[in-house]
Amino acid sequence: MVQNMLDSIAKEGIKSIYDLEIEKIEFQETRKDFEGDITIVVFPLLKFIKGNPVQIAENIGNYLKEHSKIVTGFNVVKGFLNLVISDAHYISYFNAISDFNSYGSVQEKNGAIMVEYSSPNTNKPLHLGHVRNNLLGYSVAEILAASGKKVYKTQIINDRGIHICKSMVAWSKFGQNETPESTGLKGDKLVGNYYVKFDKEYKKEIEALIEKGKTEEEAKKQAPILLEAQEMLRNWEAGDKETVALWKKMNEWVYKGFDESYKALGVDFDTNYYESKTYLLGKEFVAEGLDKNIFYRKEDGSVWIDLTEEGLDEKIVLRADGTAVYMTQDIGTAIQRIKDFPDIDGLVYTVGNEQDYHFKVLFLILKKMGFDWAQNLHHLSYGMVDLPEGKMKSREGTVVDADELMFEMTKTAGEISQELGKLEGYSEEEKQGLYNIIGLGALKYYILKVDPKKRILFDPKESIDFNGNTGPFIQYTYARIQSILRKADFNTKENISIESLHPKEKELIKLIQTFPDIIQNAAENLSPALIANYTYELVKSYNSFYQSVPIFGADNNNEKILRIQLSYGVSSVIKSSFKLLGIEVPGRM
RNA sequence: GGUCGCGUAGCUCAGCUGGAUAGAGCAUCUGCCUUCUAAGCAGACGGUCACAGGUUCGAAUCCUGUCGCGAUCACCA
Repeated sequence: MVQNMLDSIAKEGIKSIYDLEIEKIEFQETRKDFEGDITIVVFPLLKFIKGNPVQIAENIGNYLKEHSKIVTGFNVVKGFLNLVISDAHYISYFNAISDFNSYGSVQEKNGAIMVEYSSPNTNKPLHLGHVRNNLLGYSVAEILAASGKKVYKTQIINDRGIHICKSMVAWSKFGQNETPESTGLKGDKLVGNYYVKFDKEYKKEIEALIEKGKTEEEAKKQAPILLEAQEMLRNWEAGDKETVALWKKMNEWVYKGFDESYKALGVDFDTNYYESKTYLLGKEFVAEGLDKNIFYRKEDGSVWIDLTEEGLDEKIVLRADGTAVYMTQDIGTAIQRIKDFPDIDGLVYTVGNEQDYHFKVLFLILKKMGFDWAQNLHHLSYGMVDLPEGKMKSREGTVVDADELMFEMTKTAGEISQELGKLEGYSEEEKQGLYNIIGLGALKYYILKVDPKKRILFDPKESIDFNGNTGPFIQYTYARIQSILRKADFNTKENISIESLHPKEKELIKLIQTFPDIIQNAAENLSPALIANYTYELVKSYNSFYQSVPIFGADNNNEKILRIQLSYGVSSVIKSSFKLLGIEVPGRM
């Protein structure tokens, strides 16, 4: 804002003083230790203007002070021209914000994009890794929407394959017709238990075979229970009625369980894709690509693409027997999605970084196939969530279960709240709702504040913090402001007639002013962490203001109104940015 | 081994599209609740930005190499 206003005037100034056209002037925020609000870095100009940087800075400073209404003073430190911007500018900026509820986000939509996330397997419950995936994907979808895109949220459900058959076999053999109803277990948990059960039996059988003299490799291939699972997969693919019925029944259990978890997490989808329906897709495009010589056929009949020129390998896109591989499917699904939603011009895939290579190849193939939307494909790649003991493994039951984790967080939030005892007048139900908001806020913020690229080491024994740079810290500030607003009985539209600002007030308006840019930046980088860190900065700044500046005890009424409105503005921005993170915000806590 | 990513305070992380004296939180220590919610505020302590070169007026940031950690290199998904 300020930068835009000064840019052209500064250029004019340089033109009039030095008779030079400068393309770019470098601005940055003035560091806290110096006086001023925005700084022009003079060093880069030395290439064009010969002379002493301090002198040049003085000249530009003087010109700006004379010709710009908003510059009231300046100082020069080395090659840094620190400009002081008038309080009036910030006041009028703040006054001009008409609706804080929508402030920062772009309303009119320009282009559409599809965001894929979650994409679970239907043989086991969601764990902490899925939680990171879901939170990231959901948040990025929200951020893209706020940045002015129409967004479709989707997932591809991995509902077929050998892993599902493993759960099905184990349930058939050992399940004794157990159901979620009969056991009281969530459907995904029940099915997951049989996945673990399968693995145990499988291992037992391998050992037995080895004792009988088989090598380990042979035993792994010949274990009867594995053969059963493989047969079941063949039956499924052949459309065997009984197998398909069992598959449907168990998947339904899982979906119901997932729905509960998604609801608890606060994420949702506009449309679902099922792998059982997409796994045959893509073959016709491979045929097309063969005609265009993008792909080539080996003697055995398998189809490949040669990406060695791009510095990658050769990659198979169709098996020798003509069946689809993972890549075939993804090619087909991408194209299908563009067909289903013709307005979208790009896709975002939220998938762990172990698939970096896969997506690099996929995007390259689609580009080679000549789709214009292939320019706009993004892999939102994120690091694994590891436990101190290493990787989480569903088969071995060493996972942090999503439902359990959410439950624990809510419980901890409840314990802390009760200790603090600030909730008199709240019903038990209201309290539970609040604990949930706080507990989930802590969990979501903990995960989202970290750069997606980095892996997270999660130690279940060290519980997630509720103090410092955390979700509850920010929620607390919001709740405090709500308390002020309840007492204040004010009008959000009333303009403020005041001449000067307290430094803390100015700081807050400056931060509010950057919010729209932060959203755009987060959208470009697909990074919720940028939103989280911004919110933290804002809240810290507000808390400092809150501590050092009286609101109801202000010197005069105008000051008081300003401070209340400023509080309202800050709380609205907190609410908006937390909404982008998928975190709720409480009225009290 | 090839490729990709990461390495910043005791711990968890910002900063990375080059700019001023590298910032937070946790932990440890010191103050602040008869003024708006102390899940808070103010302060102290804590750094060879993995290491070595290079580019630049200027490097945590860009380039090269080395080391460490992780991922990946399947007619699995």
